[in-house]
Amino acid sequence: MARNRPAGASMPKKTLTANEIRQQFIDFFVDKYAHTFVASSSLVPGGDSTLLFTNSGMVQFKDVFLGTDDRPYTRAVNSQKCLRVAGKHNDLEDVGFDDTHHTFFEMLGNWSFGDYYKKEAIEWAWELLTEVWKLPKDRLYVTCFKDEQGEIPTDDEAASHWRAQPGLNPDHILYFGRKDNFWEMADTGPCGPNSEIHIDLGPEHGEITFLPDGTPDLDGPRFLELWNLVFMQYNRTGPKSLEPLPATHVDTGMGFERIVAVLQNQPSNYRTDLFWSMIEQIQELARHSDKQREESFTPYRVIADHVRAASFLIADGVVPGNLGRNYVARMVIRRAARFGGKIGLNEPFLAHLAANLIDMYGGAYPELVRNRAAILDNLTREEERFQRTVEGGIANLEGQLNQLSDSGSTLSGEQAFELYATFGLPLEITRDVARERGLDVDEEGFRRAMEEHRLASGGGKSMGALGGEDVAIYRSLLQELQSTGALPESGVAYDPYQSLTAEGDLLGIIRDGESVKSAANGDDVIVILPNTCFYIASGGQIADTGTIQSKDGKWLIAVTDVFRPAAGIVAHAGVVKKGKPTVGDSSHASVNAARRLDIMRNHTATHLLHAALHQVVGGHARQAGSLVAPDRLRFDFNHSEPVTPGQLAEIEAIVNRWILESHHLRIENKPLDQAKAEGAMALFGEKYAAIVRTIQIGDENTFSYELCGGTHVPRTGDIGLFLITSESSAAAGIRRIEAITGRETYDLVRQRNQELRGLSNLLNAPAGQLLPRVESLLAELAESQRAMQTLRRQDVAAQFEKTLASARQVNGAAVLAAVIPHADRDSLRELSDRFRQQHPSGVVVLAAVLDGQPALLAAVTDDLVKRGLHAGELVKVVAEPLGGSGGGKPSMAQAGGKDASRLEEALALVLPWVEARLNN
RNA sequence: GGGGAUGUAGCUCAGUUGGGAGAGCACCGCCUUUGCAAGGCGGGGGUCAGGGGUUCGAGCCCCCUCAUCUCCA
Repeated sequence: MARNRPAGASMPKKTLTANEIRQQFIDFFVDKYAHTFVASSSLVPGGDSTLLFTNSGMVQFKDVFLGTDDRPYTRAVNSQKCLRVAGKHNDLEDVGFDDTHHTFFEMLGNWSFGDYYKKEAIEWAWELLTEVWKLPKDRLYVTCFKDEQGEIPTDDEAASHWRAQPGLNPDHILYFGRKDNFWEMADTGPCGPNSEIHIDLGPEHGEITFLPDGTPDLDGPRFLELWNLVFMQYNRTGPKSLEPLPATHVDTGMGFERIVAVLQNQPSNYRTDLFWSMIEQIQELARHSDKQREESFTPYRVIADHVRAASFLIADGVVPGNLGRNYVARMVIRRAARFGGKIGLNEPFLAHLAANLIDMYGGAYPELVRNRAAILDNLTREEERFQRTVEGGIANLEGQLNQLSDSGSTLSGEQAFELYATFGLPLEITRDVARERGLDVDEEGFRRAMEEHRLASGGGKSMGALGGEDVAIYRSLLQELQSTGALPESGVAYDPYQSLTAEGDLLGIIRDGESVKSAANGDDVIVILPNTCFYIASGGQIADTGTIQSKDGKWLIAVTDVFRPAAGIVAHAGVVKKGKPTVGDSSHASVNAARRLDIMRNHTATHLLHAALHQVVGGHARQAGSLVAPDRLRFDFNHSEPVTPGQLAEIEAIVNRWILESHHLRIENKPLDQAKAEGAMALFGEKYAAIVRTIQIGDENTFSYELCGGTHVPRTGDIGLFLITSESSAAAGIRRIEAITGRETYDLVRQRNQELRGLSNLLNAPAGQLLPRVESLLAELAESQRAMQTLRRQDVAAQFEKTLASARQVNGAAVLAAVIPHADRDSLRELSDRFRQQHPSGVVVLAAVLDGQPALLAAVTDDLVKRGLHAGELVKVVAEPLGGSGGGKPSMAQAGGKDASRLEEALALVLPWVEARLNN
């Protein structure tokens, strides 16, 4: 809902800065109530393909609530970066027209994972708002859940805790139904009542309005929702069925920009110190007076909001592009640039604002500082790209307008939409350019075309559920195994690092989504072991394959994939190749060792490549994607132009030098903070635990230091030869290098050597001399082709001279039909030109045999064309007996056929054809 | 994931029912003029993005793939 709050609300207190407010929130829960501060996760949700962007504080904790992951803490506090520009929550088009909408925003939250519950959450929220921040108690309203359908119990528990808070007016405790006060993650899964805290902004925001039942309308302009406390206590298993959760959780969220505006007593989020220095900077760039600024405040809001969103996106590795998340980054930047145009900012200017923003936010979000160069560079480049796109679009538009000014005065909606959808020219710009010429644009038609396009593109297809459907079977299996003691509380022991074999009893078999006692030969199965040495696909490294067989050798399963469907469970997917595996059998698991060693070489080589890239192209070349397979490695990284062949050679040389130096890898587990402090490279979108695994390479001075859970060779010398096989573009601003190592490089080199030896034998030159030898051969070839061409021309010309004598005269026109044995298509054409030069009036048909097939060319002089002779018709008649066909222009036509033996017979048709047309 | 556009010489681009692959700039050589800009003549350089199909014949028509641009999700 749009809110434009007038200035002048007065709540006297000393003004806190936004950074202080954020820090006070965190400190309150950390220092006073023993919460663990958890850094904001990336805007790109790690391992969640159902979500384009992190859009709320709970995204990084979703797996904890679903029970598929656990954390070393039970109380957490955070300030989460959020973006709402796609999917169900899309605020992009609303931003700029009011004081509250943002694309990017921060969500403050405190969390309990099976720890404290309603009493504490309510007490602490009240304490923070009224004691620490001293908000006036009589202006606060709270809401509790009361089911309008009467199915779910009223949340009297929360209400009674609220009533116990000092200074809260009992009349300010209100009840609302499912839409406002019951929170659900998805159609099924954890859910529960929530309780919201609203503030009365005061009489200067109008009278309090009331709903039909007499309760104050908290959605009206008089009130602002500050904080939502969600109490997860049920698990929804169906539309009508709720079960109590074994452990209850608290999930709270407070919009940071709102609380800052309230505490700084500002009527607009954009007038807090979060934005104000940017607003002033825009004013300076636009050379506006204060009055002009206030008159066109919408562009100010759009630009400030979008620069902030774009900067945070780029810092999280989302550079502007034309697909998916990258496209969102582009739209946000282009929208900012477009609104800049409205206040006269036509040159790239966003980087200036971003520099200011980084100063403002860098303390709380150091990734902005680390990626400062990339942020500024990408913003400017995208603005320049947009300028080019607009220029191209306008050129196209003007072409269309030129045609239009004759016929009418309105550019059709289809045309305007085509300019937008195909050439990227925004409607507003189309409209402006058209208006300058006094022409209109059919905007209604534009919207219709847009809607058609939306439907044609499969619009309306939702993003899908938040997942967690088929985990039920694994969770119940896990619980069963834990309760019988077959598995410890910690679940399946996962250790792919020490050994390539493991022993243990078969604990479970899942076939067709059901837990079964045994399986038969040929079945696709998923099996659970008490411990495993199989690597689970992660960090780009693909999963291991191998075998699981019974100790007595009676059955065998070929494992094709390994995954973790829920915390504590490792699933081996495969096919039964022999016998009848049965739960309880003693088994022996064995990873395909040769394949795994290939993978390990490629993974270690990936780290070396990453480090070499930093040395050669620069520190901005951070990992943006990675694939570690047995036969190759693929590495995507941020870099905006192709890596030159020279740089590639240098990178390859550095990696191979490090391999030959055979450095030991130092693999250690240590606290995340320590690893980061030591300079370890962490990746975007990855969730890291408190203790991380680190890989360092470099005996004297470390040249590669990464957080990585993958498997590696003990020393770099084990990699063997490293060769880059390709360099290409993966997306706008992202380059991709593919490379091979070990056995693959040996195979490649061996093949190439064989080819070289073959060439060397063929060309009769030693390997080192092949290049000059081939060069001279090519030169010779070109020379002799030229000579041959000359000879053939002479030969052909000589034959033609002879045949010219056989030309007949028909009504004053020369007619020639002849075979020129060694001619090709080009020389036939040349000869027909010469015939026409010599005979101002005439018809010629020339034939040759090319690759055993007859080729014909017919030409007619212009005067005869005027008398109705058509070379195309003639050539068709002649080609007919040859089993072919042809055509062309009236003055010149070509044809081909299949049967060269009937050429004489075919050419004999020419004279009668001409006679028939010239004699009457 | 889907819709639209584009892909021709080193660069910018022409190429019109399917029948000579071209221009400008750049490059090389020679000539002229040399204050500079340049001018004249000649030359090299193309798997017409790749693959398949239709056709006597495809840069052009059809299908597939790839890349770039752009819009929708």
